[in-house]
Amino acid sequence: MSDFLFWERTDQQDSFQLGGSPPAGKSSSWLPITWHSLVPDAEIAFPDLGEQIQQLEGSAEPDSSSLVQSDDSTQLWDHHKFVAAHSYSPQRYAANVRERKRMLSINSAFDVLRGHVPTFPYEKRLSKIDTLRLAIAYIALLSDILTTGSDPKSYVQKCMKNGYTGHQNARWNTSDLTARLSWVKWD
DNA sequence: TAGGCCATCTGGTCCT
DNA sequence: AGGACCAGATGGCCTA
Repeated sequence: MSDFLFWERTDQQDSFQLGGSPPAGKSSSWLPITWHSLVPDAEIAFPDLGEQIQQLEGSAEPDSSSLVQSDDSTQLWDHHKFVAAHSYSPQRYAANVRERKRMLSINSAFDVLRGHVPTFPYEKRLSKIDTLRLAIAYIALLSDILTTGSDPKSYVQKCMKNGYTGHQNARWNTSDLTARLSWVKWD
């Protein structure tokens, strides 16, 4: 293992350099980050680190908006910057991986839920909080339809006309929901 | 440029 | 003990 793995710029907050020597001609503004400074009890090795990240990235299908938009060398670079920025214990790293996967499963559940709430055809992707609020209002409205035995289509039309009063305390309580429902094909 | 939304990391707590 | 869950902090991206 080399003496140090990263160089950090002292004049630019977010810049690191991989390797055993500072970038040419810029030595005055670069400081070495030693492996020991990242992992105090240095005999820790992560032979499967790259593999684990690859597995996670492969299974994760991350949102494209969260990906680093850059070429391969920059992505590799960002990976090392990511590693450099955090002092690791294997347990902490494993916990982070589990947490990321857990959040991904929650997000996929949100995607499923988004597919079940009424939206305008041209509407952009609902946020998580709006998805929850709309789902709550939608369930309440469907419940009203069931308990009153109303015809769904005419019930929605009535709500569009008179306002939906069955559900209190909801941000999506009236026209927001019923306007979306007006796009639903009931037949 | 501020605010909203989001992903990620992290430490604490609870559960098995 | 280890994993699941949670909430706070942080930083990036996007939009009005």
